[in-house]
Amino acid sequence: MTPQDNRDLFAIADLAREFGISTRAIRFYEAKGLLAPERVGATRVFRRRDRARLILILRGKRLGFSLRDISDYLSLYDANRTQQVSLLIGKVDERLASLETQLEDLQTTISELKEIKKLADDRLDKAG
DNA sequence: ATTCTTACA
DNA sequence: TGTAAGGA
Repeated sequence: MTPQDNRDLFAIADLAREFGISTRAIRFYEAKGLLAPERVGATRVFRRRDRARLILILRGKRLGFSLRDISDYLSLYDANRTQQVSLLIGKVDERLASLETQLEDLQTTISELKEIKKLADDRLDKAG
């Protein structure tokens, strides 16, 4: 409305709509300490800062990090930029290692299934 | 209508 | 996290 006004003020429903998540999820993140929106009475008022943090939360989730990991990372958002980067590197390495293990396990499972299928197909040929 | 908290699944 | 309940 006003020319330079509340483009940095968001209601919980605004963010929920924008990112396709529930208002419940946003409240949940706050309860876990990942978000700390201001309050006008009892109603939450989010600023660009909170929105930026939410984006980081969602990205972290998408990459498979726990809310705890994301929380630890966000906690250093203000002060230790360097420490934050170090933590990030550690978590990323951890995640990468985990994914690589999972990938190996999946490849093993895929190979086993293919072998089973091959044997089963052979039996079908001999029989049918 | 919308949001808030609490509690249970 | 969804859903329900009871208020503001």
